[in-house]
Amino acid sequence: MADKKMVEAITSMEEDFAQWYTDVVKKADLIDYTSVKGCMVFKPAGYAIWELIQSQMDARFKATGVENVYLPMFIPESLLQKEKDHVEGFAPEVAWVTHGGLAPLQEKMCVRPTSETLFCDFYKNEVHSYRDLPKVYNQWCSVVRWEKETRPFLRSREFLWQEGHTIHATFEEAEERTVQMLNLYADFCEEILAIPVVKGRKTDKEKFAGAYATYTIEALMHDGKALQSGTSHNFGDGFAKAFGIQFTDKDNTLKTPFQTSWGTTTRLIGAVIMVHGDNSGLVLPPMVAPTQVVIVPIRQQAEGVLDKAEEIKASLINKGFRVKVDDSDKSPGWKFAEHEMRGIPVRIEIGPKDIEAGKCVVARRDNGEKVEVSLDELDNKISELIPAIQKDMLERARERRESQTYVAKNWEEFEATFAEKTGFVKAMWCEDQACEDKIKEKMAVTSRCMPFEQEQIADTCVCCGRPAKKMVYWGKAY
RNA sequence: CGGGGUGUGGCUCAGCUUGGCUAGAGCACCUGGUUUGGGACCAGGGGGUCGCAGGUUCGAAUCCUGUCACCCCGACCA
Repeated sequence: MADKKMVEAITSMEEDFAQWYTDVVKKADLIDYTSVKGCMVFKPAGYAIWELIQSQMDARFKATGVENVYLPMFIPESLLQKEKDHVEGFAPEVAWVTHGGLAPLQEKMCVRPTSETLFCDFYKNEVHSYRDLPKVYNQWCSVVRWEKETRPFLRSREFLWQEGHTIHATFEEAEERTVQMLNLYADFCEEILAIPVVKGRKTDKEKFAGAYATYTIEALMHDGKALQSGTSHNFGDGFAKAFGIQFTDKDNTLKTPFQTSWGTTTRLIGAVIMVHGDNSGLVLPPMVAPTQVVIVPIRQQAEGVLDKAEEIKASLINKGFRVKVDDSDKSPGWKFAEHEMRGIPVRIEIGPKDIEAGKCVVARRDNGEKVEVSLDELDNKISELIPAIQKDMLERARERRESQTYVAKNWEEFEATFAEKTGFVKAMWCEDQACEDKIKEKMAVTSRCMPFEQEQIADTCVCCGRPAKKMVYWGKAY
């Protein structure tokens, strides 16, 4: 069932992946478009996924000492201007507020595209002594970037995210936090979203505006395109210097602190769709499925059927699962297709015949498997099945990524691979941006990251033939 | 921003070339009934400033001018 098209309403991904994505987003009832381009309504089914991501990620943050705060959504122009690279990076896509009511503002303000400058302004007041450090803050909010091309979850003009901003006494401590958060993101993707990621560092060309170093987790979508799924930046002391943040250290000298920031967005929902989805629609990993088990009663008017369904539901909820009974007056076939489209991991079918025989049918969304289970063993069966689905989904995603990851030792192999494949290509690089530019121009692919786990594929740069310094993942990106 | 395309009930579209009767279909929705193990069926019903503004005409969804919006492909981006 995973690969068999059962729903006419969804375009198959082989035929047109972009249309498939749009169909799934709409048919799974995740969002609705609005009259503002690039801004979407998160419908209950979509927002509930974000809430599950949020609550589980937030718990992991807190376990590492993160505290949540909330800063304003407006940034005065003068504040945004303070760090040169930063403003250059974001200026083309900020939205401006020019009036308060009918009166023009003395100084226009932008709607935050990200909050580094506000945090710096805030830290300038907060940090005076080594005793004030570190600050490990995070905020859940939305930001605005006036994108020209928009797509649900992947690129919208307003998007929901979390942005962590920390400040430390030493470079080493900042670096440690940067890598710690990247690892947290990577673990989260694998354990909660069942998405395997490559961890690494961005090249200078691709790094964040104003950062000393940018780290990234890169995931591979079903169509072979890469999606940056989270980033973590070490700012060094660049922002602190630009904003004049200083503290008195133990040795009674004035020093400049070091900062980091790290973020993930609702784009993660896009990643879940494009990594796990199939031609019947969405496939949700149980850890982020708002409903994990749906019970579809057959001949629900018949004596005792709905009662039995409710009884099963109560028992499973008691075991800690998120369960619903679909007692709408649609036909069973309609319900099967509908819940598959919405990606609910497990479906239980129960009718008069089953009740008489003391059993029911349990169907998995991820692989389509359908088995009969005795009602006595149902709770145990579901308790085994939910984690098994989560594990199998990660395993399948990992296998697919491996099968779409290639190696190129020289330019000929590089060119030949991208000519016929879409995916990650591992190749060596001399660290000269000229080569990176040339590859982008000739191949229409970008450097995704320099993975932490380096391999010596060849001794020379895939582009220029000079001695290689880094192994890089290359690919087409969203 | 460059190239292409489309605007007609909630959705997908027909009608436009060659102006003319009450603007249509399918899906969705509502009511009643029969159904129910892979998107059921019958009967009845509601819903439209034809993107917007001008113009031509006895008469405009249809022709002309302008304008706005959205979609797709490129360049920039979480």
